[in-house]
Amino acid sequence: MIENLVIVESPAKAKTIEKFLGKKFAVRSSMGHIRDLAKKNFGIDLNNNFEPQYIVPDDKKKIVAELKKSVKDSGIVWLASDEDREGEAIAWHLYEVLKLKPDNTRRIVFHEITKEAILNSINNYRGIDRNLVNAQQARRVLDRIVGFELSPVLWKKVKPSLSAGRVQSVAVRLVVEREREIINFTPSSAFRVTGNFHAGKEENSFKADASTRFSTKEKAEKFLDQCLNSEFTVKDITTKPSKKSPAPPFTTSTLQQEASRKLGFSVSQTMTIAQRLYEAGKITYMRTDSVNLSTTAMNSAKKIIDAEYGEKYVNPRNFTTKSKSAQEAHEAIRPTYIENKTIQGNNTEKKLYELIRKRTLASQMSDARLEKTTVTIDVSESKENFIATGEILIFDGFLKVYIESTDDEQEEETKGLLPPVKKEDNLTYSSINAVQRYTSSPPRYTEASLVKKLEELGIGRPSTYAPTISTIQNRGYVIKEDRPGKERKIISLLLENRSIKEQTRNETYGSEKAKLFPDNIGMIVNDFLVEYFDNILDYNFTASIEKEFDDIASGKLNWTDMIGKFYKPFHNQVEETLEVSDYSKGERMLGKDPDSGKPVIARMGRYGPIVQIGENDPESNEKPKYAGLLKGQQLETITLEEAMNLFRLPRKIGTYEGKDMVAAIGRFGPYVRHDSKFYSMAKDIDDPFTITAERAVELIESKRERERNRIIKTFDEEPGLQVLNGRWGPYISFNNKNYRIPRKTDPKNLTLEQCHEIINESSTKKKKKS
DNA sequence: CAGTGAGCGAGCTTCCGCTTGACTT
Repeated sequence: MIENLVIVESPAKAKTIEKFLGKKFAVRSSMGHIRDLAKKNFGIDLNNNFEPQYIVPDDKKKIVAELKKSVKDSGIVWLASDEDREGEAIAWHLYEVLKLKPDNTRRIVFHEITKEAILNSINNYRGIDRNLVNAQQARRVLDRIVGFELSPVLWKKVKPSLSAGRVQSVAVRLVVEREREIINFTPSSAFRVTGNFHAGKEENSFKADASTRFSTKEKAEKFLDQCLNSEFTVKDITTKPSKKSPAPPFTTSTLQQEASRKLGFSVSQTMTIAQRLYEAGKITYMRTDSVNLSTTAMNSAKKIIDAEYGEKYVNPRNFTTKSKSAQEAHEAIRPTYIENKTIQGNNTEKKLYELIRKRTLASQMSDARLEKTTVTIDVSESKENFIATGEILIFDGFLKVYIESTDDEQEEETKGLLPPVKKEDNLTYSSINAVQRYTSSPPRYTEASLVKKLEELGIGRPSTYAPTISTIQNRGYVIKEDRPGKERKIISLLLENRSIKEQTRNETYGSEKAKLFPDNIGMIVNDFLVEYFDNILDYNFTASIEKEFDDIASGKLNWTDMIGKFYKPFHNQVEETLEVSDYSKGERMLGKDPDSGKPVIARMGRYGPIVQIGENDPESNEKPKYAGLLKGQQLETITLEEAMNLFRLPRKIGTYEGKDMVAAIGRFGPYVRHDSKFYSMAKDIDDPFTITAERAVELIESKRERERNRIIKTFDEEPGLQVLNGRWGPYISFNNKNYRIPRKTDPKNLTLEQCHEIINESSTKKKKKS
């Protein structure tokens, strides 16, 4: 018999707390929610005022059984789940499932794991807040209604197994709309003029930009002509102090963003590594929306900064969250022991830990102080000025430890120190350069910048950012990939040695790395949902229902009333959509086939995106011609010309040994078919549209050659064992399993005995590993 | 492994938020 049983959500938390509480307390964890709506039959009784049908999922049965046992053996049960809507609901589900009694059950909360905070919570216990629980039930039920009514509409109207939901569908919408902005973006160009000036010695030259940009080459040229005959005088110098303040400590979302920008981690990678750090006791909880630090943490940060950098660098700060949706059940993400500069662990763990530590330290450090100098240069023959800006760091402050990155790809030119010049000084130029500059489209989202946007909209929670990003990719709505840039010509005019020279050079633009692109099905699903369910896809939908959840939490609104008001019109909308909407294939008319005059249509087919010539007319005997899109081609952007090109495959390219050779593209890329056998083309070398008969024969013969060389050795005694040549060198095939041959061994001279030795050795190795 | 797109019908898919392992390569 233990006097007190404390139940928290996470086992790592349980371990820490147990140390603070001493022998009279046992601490167990629930591993998050222990009950959820049944998946069968909708999980909500629509005829009985939305009564939720809760069940204990299979993977939670064991935990519940263990908790029941612990409850039996103890006196007072302390429900210590997180201090937010979900945490309150977990406490209530525990109360219900474990059949707890009011007189020996106590609800406690703390949002930092320190001894004081926990002891304090024990002295300030309360009961379960039923209003807060009801707000959670409303949230849960509404998400189930939206998800389980919308998804089946997609199964019927677009494709089976698709999904829609309050969070994921908006995430997809953001990506789709951004892509369309980019597709519709037309860059414009202007000439930016930069001069290299100096007052005395040429080594002391500095750069200054013309105060306006010139829309055409002619205008830029005219200005350079004026410069050619001008005198340059310093007209004005101003100096202004400025300061920079550190960013707050990490939340889940900002950690994901910085780990992405600075370390190149994907959102899920960051969370997996952070989870390991948390379980090892190196950092505080990693799923949080709070920027708050405990007083103890602030004090140790202060000590470290003082010791390592001096008192001048110390500036304790309390940050407040900007996010309206924040529930702040935890602290910000910080090292548990900030004095540890690094930790034991693998490389990625070390890097992420050090990032978290630097960010935490910097947040408690002084502002950086700068001085910004602006020099205005008069051009005697023109109304325009040149302007030079310089920035010097007077005091580095937090910058000594940590600089936050930005998403801006346009790297800001580093402004340095300007050489000493005075008002009225005459300046000479060594060169003045007018360079054509294009405007750039809005940037595509990265995983992390999409999380940032969702957080700004108050959509999703720290525990769901990473899973949401995975879901929209797993469903095929969005793909993360690299794209090569395109080339364009840039004109520049260089004024040097009293003459103006025109030059053109190439610039690549629009190359992308690990960016989110909508795929065909994502665009079709999004367009369908936006057309018929614009209210749910609205960026403010979550924010507006959150207000109602708040009213439920404060007791002003009854949760079933709120759901009732939502359900009826929404359900009608679903029924109506099923009736009036057409099957959505994302059809786009591309134009007319120049040969037959029939329409050319791009659309989604059973197995992927296709183009077709002619319409599907059940009354006509003439079937349309079909061709699949190539990888990288999108229904949204494919042109008539590109579509017509696809119909050139499959293409007969000649005959060999009396049989036809046909070039085409299959599921595994381009191939040549000959005598009903398939021969893959070489990646980046062969092109099915242009491949010659000679080259095709080469492919056929080289594969035959490989086939001939495949078998190195067989044994009559044991036909199931063969020594073969594979892609990665010789190997032994035995009972459909493959075994690597040690490098030093010559495969040709292997005996049957030696083969078995290799097989046995590798299987014992595998056992050891597992 | 390597096309295809007809038509029938049974049975399945799906949400968001809390949490960790259990899996394979």
